[in-house]
Amino acid sequence: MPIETKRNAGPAIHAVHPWIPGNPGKSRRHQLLSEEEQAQLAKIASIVRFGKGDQVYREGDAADAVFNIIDGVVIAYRALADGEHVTSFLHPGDLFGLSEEGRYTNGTRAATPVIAYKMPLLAVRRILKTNAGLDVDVIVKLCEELRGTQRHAMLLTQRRAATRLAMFLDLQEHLQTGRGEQDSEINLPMDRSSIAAYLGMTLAALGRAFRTLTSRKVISARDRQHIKIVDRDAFNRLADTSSVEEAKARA
Amino acid sequence: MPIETKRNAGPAIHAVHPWIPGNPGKSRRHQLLSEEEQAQLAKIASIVRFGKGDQVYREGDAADAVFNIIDGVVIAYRALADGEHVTSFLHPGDLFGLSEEGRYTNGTRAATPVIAYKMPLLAVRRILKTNAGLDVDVIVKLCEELRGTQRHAMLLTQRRAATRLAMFLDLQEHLQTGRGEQDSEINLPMDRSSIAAYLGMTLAALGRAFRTLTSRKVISARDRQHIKIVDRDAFNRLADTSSVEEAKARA
DNA sequence: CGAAGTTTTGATCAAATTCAAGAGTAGTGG
DNA sequence: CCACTACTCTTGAATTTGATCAAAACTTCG
Repeated sequence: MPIETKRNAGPAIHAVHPWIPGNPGKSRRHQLLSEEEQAQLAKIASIVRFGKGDQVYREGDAADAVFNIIDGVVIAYRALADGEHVTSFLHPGDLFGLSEEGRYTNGTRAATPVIAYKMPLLAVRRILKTNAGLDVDVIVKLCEELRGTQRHAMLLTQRRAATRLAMFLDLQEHLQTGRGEQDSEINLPMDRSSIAAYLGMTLAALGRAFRTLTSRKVISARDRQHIKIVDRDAFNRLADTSSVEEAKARA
Repeated sequence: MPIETKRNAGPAIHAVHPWIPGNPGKSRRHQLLSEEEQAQLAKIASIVRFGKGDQVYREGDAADAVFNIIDGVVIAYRALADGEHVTSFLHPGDLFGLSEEGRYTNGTRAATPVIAYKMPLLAVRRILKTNAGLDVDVIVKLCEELRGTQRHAMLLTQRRAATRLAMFLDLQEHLQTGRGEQDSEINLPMDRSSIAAYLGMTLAALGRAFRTLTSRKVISARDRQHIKIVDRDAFNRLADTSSVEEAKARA
């Protein structure tokens, strides 16, 4: 269920502010842009729609626009010789097409029906120059993206497929609660092969991992898209990425 | 052999500019800061030295300073329950301690003797507010860091140890040429266990990967730190991360 | 020179990949 | 609305590859 707040107010960048230390774990994402900034961006933004599976742009295309998701999920990927590698799943409030002027360094396609703002890059840059506060917001968003990518790399170092899957589900759950969706189920709008490509494993291994977690009664699946964590302790034992330092702090 | 240009001019941020499309692959890193910016930062910076293996800061420490490497290599890592995970190797011209105000989210230690600028965070932020051009430089640097982390994630999806190692060596070589070092050998200033932690494999597996590449005459090692690529074709076949799109473009 | 630490090598074991086939889903048109 | 088809997903058996445990070679440094 998408959040519909200020749908027509203009682009909205959602992120956890990294410079204001909050109680760890309880960090809530919020809108970074001021109303004026939103209004300014709204002037140059147009709303675009994509059907499930549609390409937003291809890797290597001339990068002439930035996108900001209103609703839906977008998959960022690179097509390599050994198959497709998914770099991230983008959600409402996310910005993409930004960090790669000149040419897009990865492709993007809609995992679900998507509604997004499309902003011409030149116009965005002009506004960035004028508006001093905006680039701070961009920095904040980049930091969040960076943390996400580091987390992804961390996940990929795990050997066991069940662990990777648990870490992925944990990540999705955190993203959901961060977005304010108080749902007891984890939503997986993307298809299995995209998840497998993100987790760096085969479709077969992912299927087995789901089966393992389900048969061990760690999770239960209402259908392919809706997962519930049944045994939270067992789940945390698998997914726990907390550092030694954090573990000490808890003790 | 460190680059000694403007050693006393003040902090220097080196990066490939992502907004100016150049001939791909030939991208050269350059200094982002203007002379005034350097001078301003120099006023608040102090020079610090670390011996090999010294901690620069620990994960969880209060983040009160930003560092800019003049010479040497720094290892950024997280200590997890299942061992140490190396997130990146930082080189001269790199900035670190930045994206994590409040508390440092990872630890850092010197892989080699290190000379660096240390800048109090508060002072840096004050300068950032005054100087509009600076935060653009920070954005550029963050984009570079992001690309590096994505590349790391890509590397980690590879299953074969020899492939991961080849991709790592390829990366190191590119970084070296980007820095302007026209050396036919690849330099590996960090120790084996850090490389293994970065590649997400055991020391044993890394050793075997080196042996495999050496015995297949793909690489040769003068000593543990100096590697030469003997069979470039075989090497590229292993390390090639180019996308399908790029491959098409070449053909 | 010796001792502690680091790196390489070896044998066994566990887990994911591959290849292949079988179930389940969704979308289309009669 | 059902049946057909194409596609996605799950499951199974054999193979490959790295992890693990353990010991030997090599370095570094006092």
